[in-house]
Amino acid sequence: MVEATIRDVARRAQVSTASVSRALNGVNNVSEETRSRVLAAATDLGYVPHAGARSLSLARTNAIGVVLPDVHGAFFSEIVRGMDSEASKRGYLLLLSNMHGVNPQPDSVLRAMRGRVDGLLVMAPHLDAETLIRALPATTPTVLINGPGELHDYSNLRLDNGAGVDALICHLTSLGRRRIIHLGGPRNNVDAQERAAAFRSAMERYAPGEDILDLPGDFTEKAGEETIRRLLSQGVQFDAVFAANDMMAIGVLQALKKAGLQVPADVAVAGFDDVPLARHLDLTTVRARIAELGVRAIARLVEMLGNGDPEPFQELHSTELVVRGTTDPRSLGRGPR
Amino acid sequence: MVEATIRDVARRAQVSTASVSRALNGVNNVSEETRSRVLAAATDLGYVPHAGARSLSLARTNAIGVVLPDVHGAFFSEIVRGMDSEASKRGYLLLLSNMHGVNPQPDSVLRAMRGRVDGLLVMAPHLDAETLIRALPATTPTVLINGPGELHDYSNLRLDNGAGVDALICHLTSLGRRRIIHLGGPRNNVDAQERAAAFRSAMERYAPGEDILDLPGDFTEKAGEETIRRLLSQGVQFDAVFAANDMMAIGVLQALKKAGLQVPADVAVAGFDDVPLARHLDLTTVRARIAELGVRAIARLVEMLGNGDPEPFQELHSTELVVRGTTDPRSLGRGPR
DNA sequence: GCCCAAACAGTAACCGGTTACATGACCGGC
DNA sequence: GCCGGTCATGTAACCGGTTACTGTTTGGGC
Repeated sequence: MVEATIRDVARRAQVSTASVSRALNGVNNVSEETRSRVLAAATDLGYVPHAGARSLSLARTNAIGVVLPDVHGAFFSEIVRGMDSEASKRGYLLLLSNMHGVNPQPDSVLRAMRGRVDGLLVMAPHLDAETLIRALPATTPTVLINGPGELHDYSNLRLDNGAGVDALICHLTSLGRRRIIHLGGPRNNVDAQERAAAFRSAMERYAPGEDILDLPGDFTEKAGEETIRRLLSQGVQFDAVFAANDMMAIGVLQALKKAGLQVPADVAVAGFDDVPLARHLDLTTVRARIAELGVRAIARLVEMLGNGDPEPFQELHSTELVVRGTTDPRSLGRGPR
Repeated sequence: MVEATIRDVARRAQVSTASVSRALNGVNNVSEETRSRVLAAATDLGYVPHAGARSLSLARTNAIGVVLPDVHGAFFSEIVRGMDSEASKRGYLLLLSNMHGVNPQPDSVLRAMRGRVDGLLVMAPHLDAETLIRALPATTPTVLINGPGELHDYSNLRLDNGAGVDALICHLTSLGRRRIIHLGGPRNNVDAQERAAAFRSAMERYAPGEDILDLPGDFTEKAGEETIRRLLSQGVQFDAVFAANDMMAIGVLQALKKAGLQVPADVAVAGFDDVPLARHLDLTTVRARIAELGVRAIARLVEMLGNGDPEPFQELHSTELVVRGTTDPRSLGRGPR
């Protein structure tokens, strides 16, 4: 058995396919009598329009392609959640693909989306501008998320890493912390780079003369834990740790706990992102409102799709400091909220 | 400017569209000379095949439709993560949609997928069998996740709620707990129903004669917190709480903490799912391996797509008890790991 | 009673690919 | 030198919709 097509409906209702199309889409002149005959035939046959064929002739798919790297756990989840909710609100489907695994070529996944989507949402913090330009289709409206800053021809939705880090370091130094360790993210990750740079300049502003303690990491919990364990065994002195994301900060907390150190009394700890976990672990962090980032990305892309030939835009997604117990003893024990 | 089509390539290479198609798909007999002319023309024009048109004539899309309810946070995220990773491994794209919000009609979202996907993954724990049958397309291969048990004509991947709950109650009673409160999920949720039923029969087995304390909930953290607060203020006695999911269990922990009660000394707490948070909060729970459930669902669906007309299957996804500090004092303080 | 416009319905082209079938060139065997 | 087969390529139909254009009917105004 195969699905009924518009021709089956037309035959059964004794009209042409053109009339069926008009009747079902309710646009043009169709007599009341024809319309009801068509509707009856359609329900009789359980007819469901073939979205693929429809979008081919309309040159419109009502789908948005989402390309993400294999971002670590919570981040990925949150942003997809935001996108999904906004997309379904606006009547779009999401075509999801990630840029890791079997697809080493960044363009192969983008090519696979040609003709299936009306627009593209691309998050590729690990790609440089040139690679990205080569891979991106020229004519599909595209919004980059945290794309390289120098791509002024593309719409770009970026996280305001600088402001958040600045506020955080200001907070730590105002609590008297001086030997602050920065645990960075992957070397080729744009956010990680910005956070590290912001860390350095904030340190110069708020704690001039102090050593810049900048260590490499990879955004995983494990990296956070092992780095701190190593530092402790080497006898390195520090009174605060700023991890470039929450997952690493959580690893840091565990290493400190195992070593018997008090947080925040001995060492203050802060992360970045404010993943759901952070609230429960009472972790000071910079809130990125990740789900909302996904919502904004969809919203702006859909607006672009509405316009004929929109200007590329640049939008900065603000961040905010969230002070909790791992840096501020006064909020310790207040517990999750 | 518009994207180049296969006809543009054909014109430039001075061949017919048929030859272009053959050359690019590398299947049939094409002379070496023609092939290279076609490839050159294609790269010159930056030609990318139109996936929509391709799938229309091939009757194959290489996409899988995923329909989910707006499951609470962590669960949704985990299952999508598993699906995404497996799908991209097998060369499929995921077309995502959820069943809440603007689409009250469960069939409208399924209809929107006709002709864009090769198969469907549907998770609808809140729908009854009849509604589901009416909404599901007859000819698209479909795998239900936690679908109603009575739908034997459909492939169904279900969570083994019973075994997990049984092991958990056995664990709690063996620790001497007797007045165990069950905090249930939404009334129309299949998993919630199964967990509640398993709770009752496990209580009869391991703690015969004890009261069955079964309270309603809705899978949210808030519900967990407020229910416990209310119970405490009413002076209800209990020495353990089994929440039907982890989020509620987390709410329970908070309420107990605020009330100054010791966990597990005064009250043992357990959840269900083993979301990432659970490990960090040292919460005893039943591991559902949610991401793996997503992986399995994709894997089985893709296998179905490979076969011509496969038998519907039933698969039970096993669960396992994970004992942590919120029930077992011996594992308390061992900390996350 | 005639003319013209409006309302409705059908024909067929088109969206961008794939592929069954037809065609023609070329080759080897007799 | 003719025949049959193989190989490369082109022609055109098809996938399942939409819609510009055309044709027919109907009705109102004069």
